[in-house]
Amino acid sequence: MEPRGQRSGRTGRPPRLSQEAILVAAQRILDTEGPERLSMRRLAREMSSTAMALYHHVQDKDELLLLLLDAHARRYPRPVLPSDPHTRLLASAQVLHDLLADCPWIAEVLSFDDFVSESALWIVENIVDAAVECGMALEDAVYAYRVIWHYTAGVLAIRAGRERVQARAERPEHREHALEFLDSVDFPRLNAVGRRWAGLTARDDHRKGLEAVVAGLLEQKAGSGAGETAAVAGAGAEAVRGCPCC
Amino acid sequence: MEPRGQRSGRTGRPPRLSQEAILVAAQRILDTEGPERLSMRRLAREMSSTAMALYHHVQDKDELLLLLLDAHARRYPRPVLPSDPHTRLLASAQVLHDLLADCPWIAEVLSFDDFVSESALWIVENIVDAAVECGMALEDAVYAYRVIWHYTAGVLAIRAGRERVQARAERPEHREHALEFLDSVDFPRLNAVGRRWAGLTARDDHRKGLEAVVAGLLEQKAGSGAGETAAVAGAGAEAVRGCPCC
DNA sequence: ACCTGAACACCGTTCAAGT
DNA sequence: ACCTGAACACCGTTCAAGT
Repeated sequence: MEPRGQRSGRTGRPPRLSQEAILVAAQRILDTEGPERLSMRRLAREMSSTAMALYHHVQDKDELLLLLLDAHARRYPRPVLPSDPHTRLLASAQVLHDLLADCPWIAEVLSFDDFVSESALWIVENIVDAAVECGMALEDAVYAYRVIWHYTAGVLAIRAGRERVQARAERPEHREHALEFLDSVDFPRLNAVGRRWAGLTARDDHRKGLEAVVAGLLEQKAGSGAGETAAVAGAGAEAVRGCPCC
Repeated sequence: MEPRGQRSGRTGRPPRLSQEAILVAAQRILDTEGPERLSMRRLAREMSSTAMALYHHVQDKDELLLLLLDAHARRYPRPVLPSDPHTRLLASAQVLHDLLADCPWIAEVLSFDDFVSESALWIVENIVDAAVECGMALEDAVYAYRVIWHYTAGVLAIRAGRERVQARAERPEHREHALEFLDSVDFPRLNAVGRRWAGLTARDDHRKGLEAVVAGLLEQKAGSGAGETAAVAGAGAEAVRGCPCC
């Protein structure tokens, strides 16, 4: 909890490094050279120190990444969220995405925990709360949060994966080949899609899907009377539930 | 496309290694020692060869992982899918998940492409086709696939992340601490959830969320008349769309 | 208490040489 | 054509020693 840098006893040599300074230097490497270049050794070099000195201020690399995430979340401006529950559910889920979208190294740290980071817990609280105010039971609201989190994590992980590949090899022919390949394959729907697939790889993928996910979650809560969900556990033979309000 | 192992010219030394054999050995390491132990050097040792010999049969480690995924998809039994479009949409999305759930190393290879792997394209085709038969425009159907894929990827990535942490450190106190922490924090909803959070981390997370996602996607298509989605691009101030059929 | 240097046990990949 | 050995440029982390 309390950074080891600031002690009160003032014995021994004064520290040259501090967790604060380490996080700043790490963030600088992240920004200028990308997440794949951030290593304990590289970071130590950045600070004109040795890799081992870092271990006096962070437990290991994983903790470093977690601290980095937490610091980012702490810096992130807390927006005023709408009061209408449905809109707030959407808006807070969007904030979750936007906050994490700035952390391309997030994929390396995905789900040490289900709640992203202590400094981002207010977002989780908002999502769960909004879901409850939308009429969901607390358990369902928590589940809704997790579905939203999974969707968001998927968007982020795939985006990070793509950026990783693009960063390492500057070859757009890769993508070219992939699209020509879609034409050559023997699946009518995919052939029809063909090159149009490329246009769909926009950076703001996330939003429309999020709306659908939220809408589906809200619809589901309306149709959950008895233990229906238990009945639809099989892979391919469950009934189609109609719209619950007609 | 064609494996380099089988040539026709029969010149030079007969090959000791083959792509086939490499994939088998790699899969063995994956199964017995886990994905974090699969390295080119470890694999070479498994085959009583050198790391460099492998590079005559695969381009690099990424290609190896992709080939592994493809081989798995090829082996995977092709289930009979229901004919009802909604049910088929759900069932084929479930197959996508189930197929990939067996590949814990999938997170390392996430989204080299948007379509998972050539041998799994029939699943993508089925999802898109079912979505179209549900009444969606082709573009929307492709987008629906991508939302489903993102959700699925998130579930898998987070599951992989958790397994990675658990494998490396056999300390359940980590999770214990995380849950006590939920009690101590100052967010009413999260306090109320408290320890019940743990019960939600089941392996079959995926299903109920998938149903919600699919329901939401189908609902969205019903409500997409003009360019409504463009209007709701802002972060927190869009209108709540009512149920489209009432 | 804080930091260093050397070492351990690894990585993926390139390159020149062998058969 | 297929494979080897040595080398390059890295990793995260431990441990004993220094100030």
